Amino acid sequence: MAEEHATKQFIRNAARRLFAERGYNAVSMRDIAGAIGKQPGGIYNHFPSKQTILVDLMEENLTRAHAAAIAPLPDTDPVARLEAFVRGHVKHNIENPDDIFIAYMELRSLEAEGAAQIMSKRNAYEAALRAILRDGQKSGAFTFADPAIHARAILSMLGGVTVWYRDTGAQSPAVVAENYVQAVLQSVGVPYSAPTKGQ
Amino acid sequence: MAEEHATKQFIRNAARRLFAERGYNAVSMRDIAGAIGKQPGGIYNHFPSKQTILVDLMEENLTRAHAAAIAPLPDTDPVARLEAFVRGHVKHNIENPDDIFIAYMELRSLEAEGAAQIMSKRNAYEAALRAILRDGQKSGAFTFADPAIHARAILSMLGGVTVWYRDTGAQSPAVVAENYVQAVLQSVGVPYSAPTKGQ
DNA sequence: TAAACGAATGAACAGTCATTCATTTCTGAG
DNA sequence: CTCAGAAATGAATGACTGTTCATTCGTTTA
Repeated sequence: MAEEHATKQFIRNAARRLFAERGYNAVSMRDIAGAIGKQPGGIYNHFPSKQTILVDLMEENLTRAHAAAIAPLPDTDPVARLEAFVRGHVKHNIENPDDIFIAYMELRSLEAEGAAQIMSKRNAYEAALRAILRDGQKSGAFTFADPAIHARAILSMLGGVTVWYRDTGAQSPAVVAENYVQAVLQSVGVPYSAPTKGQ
Repeated sequence: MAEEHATKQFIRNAARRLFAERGYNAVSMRDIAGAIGKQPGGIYNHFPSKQTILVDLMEENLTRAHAAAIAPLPDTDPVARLEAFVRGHVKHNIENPDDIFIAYMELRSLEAEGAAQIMSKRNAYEAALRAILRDGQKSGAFTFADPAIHARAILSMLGGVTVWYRDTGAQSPAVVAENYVQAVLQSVGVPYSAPTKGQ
C-alpha cells in the first residue's frame, strides 16, 4: 500500500484521455506533460517509460472489468448468468469508454513483455464467457453452432458500444444495456422481451 | 481511365500490409519505400503525401464493400435482404482483412478533409442496413427495440470477424458466414437453422 | 534549524520523421 | 537515333521523438 504521489494519478488521467483521443503513437511525452502543466522529464520520476504508462492503464482496466462482469456472476442457470454478464460488461464499457477504447485499439502498441501480461488476462475474461455459452448449449437452453465463434461474436458486438456511445448521448445506460441484453440473448436463441418499459 | 504506373499499385499494396500490421503512425515512408525496393523520395511521384495513401486505401475499400454487400441486395422481404447483406458483408471482410482492419483502426488518423469524405461514404453504408431493419420492424418480421442501436450492434459484431479470423484458419469462410447469419437473424428475433450441414 | 530526499526543471542527445529537390536514369514517341 | 517527360535517386532540411541528467525546488524528518 505504498503512498502514491498525486502527480502519478494526474499522469494516468492525462495519458488515458490523450491515448484514447489520438492513439498511443500520436501522443508524445511532451503532450502528456503539457496536459498536466509539467515538464516532460518529470514524468520519469513516476513511470520508467512511455510504454509502462500504457501497460499500467490496460492492466488496471482489465482488473476492473473482471470485477464488474465476471466476479459477481450468480451461480444459477446459464440464461441468468449470460444476462448478468452482459449487464456488467456493458456497464463497465459505458462507464470507462477511454479505457475500453485503448484496450481495443492499442494492443499492437504493446511490446513483448507487456503484451504477454495483458493477453493472458484478456484470455481469462473471454474464457469465462465461453464457459457460460458451453453450459447453456449443453443444457439445451442456447442454440448456436460454435461456442468459440459465438463468444467472439458477442464480445465484438458488446465491444462496439463505446465506439459510438459518446456520440449518442440520447439513450441512458440502462436503455442501452437493455438493448444489448435482448440482442445477445436472442442471438443464442433465447426469446426475450423488455421487463417494465411498455412494448 | 488514366494509365497508372505499376509502382503506384505496389505502393498501395505495401502500405496496406504495413498499415494493417503496425498502424499508420508506426509506419514511415521509408518503410513503404523499402518494402518495394525503392527510395522514399520516389513515392511522391505517385502520391502527394502519406495521408493521401491512407485516404486512397479507405476510399477504395468502401467502394468495394458497397459493391459486395449493398448493391446486389434482392428487392424482396427484409429477412432475405438481411441474410444477403450479412453474407456479402462477411465475405468482403474475410477476403479483405487488411482493408477492413485499416478502415476500423485508422479513422482517427484521418485529417479533416479526408475524414469528411470517408465518413460520408461510411454513413451511407450504415444507413442501408438501418433501412432493412426498419422495414423488418414495420412488417413485424423483426423484434428489437431501437433500429439505430441494433444496426450498430450488428455492424460491430460483423466487424469483429477480421479481428480474429486470421488466427483461426480452421473454419471455412462459408461456415463462418453461416454462423454470423444465424447470430444476426436470431438477434432480430428470426428463428434460423443451418440449411444443409447436419445439426 | 539542518540535513536529506523525492519531485520538478529545462536543456541536451541521438535518433527518426515527412517532405523537398537537384540530379540522374529510364522509357517511349517521332 | 533523338529527345522530351516521367520516374527514381539519395542527400539535405527542419521539426519532432523518447529519454537522460545536472541542477534546483519543496517538504518532511531529525
